[in-house]
Amino acid sequence: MEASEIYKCIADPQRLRIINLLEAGPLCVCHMQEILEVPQVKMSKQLSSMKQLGLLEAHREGTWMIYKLVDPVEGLITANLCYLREAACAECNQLQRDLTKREKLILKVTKIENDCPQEVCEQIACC
Amino acid sequence: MEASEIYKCIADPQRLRIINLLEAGPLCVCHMQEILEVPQVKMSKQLSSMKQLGLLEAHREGTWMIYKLVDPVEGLITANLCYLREAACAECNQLQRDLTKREKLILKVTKIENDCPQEVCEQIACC
DNA sequence: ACAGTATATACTATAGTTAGTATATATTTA
DNA sequence: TAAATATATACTAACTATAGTATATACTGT
Repeated sequence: MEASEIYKCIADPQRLRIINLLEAGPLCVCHMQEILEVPQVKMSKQLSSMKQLGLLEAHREGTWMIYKLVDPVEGLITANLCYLREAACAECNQLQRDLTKREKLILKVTKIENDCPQEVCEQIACC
Repeated sequence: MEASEIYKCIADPQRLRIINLLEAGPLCVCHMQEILEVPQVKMSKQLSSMKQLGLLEAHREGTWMIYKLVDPVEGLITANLCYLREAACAECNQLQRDLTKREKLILKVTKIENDCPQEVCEQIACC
């Protein structure tokens, strides 16, 4: 995979937000949807295109699809996220807020039985 | 300027090559054209769109237009070039070769009287 | 088997991007 | 002022990407 494909992907703010979330740990579609406040179709299409590109992997857990980030151009995504999470542009702030929202959502769903995929729960060692 | 605009720009391999060259120092259009082996229209259009975006600045010196890189999202471009110049993908190798080609071209044109804009020459303190 | 939840796909309309050809402008030199 | 060089712009055709609506699939629990 070439660097330009990574850049093309993160050139879309929405996709960048997805990458940012998944870099923090795997998530299922509906939770990403809830954090990003985006229609289901859009989310699903973006995820599937990123998966086809080789940026994401997915597996099923019941009715949930759990997506996680792979790192095909080693370190390039991480390096950029690392930069953006510290930086001060509007998009950067959004990424920071998304991570906070993610924390809160995970805490919430892990409290309700069967409202959270195993793999997501494990991230905060709760179920 | 937002990060995604930078990414959209460098998502095009050709534009990335331009950025890579200009990061090493200002250049005129015809020399970039010679290094990248690209038709004049294409080069000119890409440069003008990047200039309009705020990524490049230009000034005239005789018939030459000298372009240089500005760094609107501080450090983001540099950080990525820094990564890419060390990395091993096909595009990355290209960037490395372009830099070598640039060195050679500058050495060549600075030897011939009036074949090199002042600002370019000064980079290697020759004229 | 049926209803409910989560996710994916097909299809279409529309918008945005890129490449090419021709032409225009700006500057220098003769 | 005309020719030469360097660069930019207008216009068009072709391609690519995106969003929306509707529909399909996969799985779970009853």
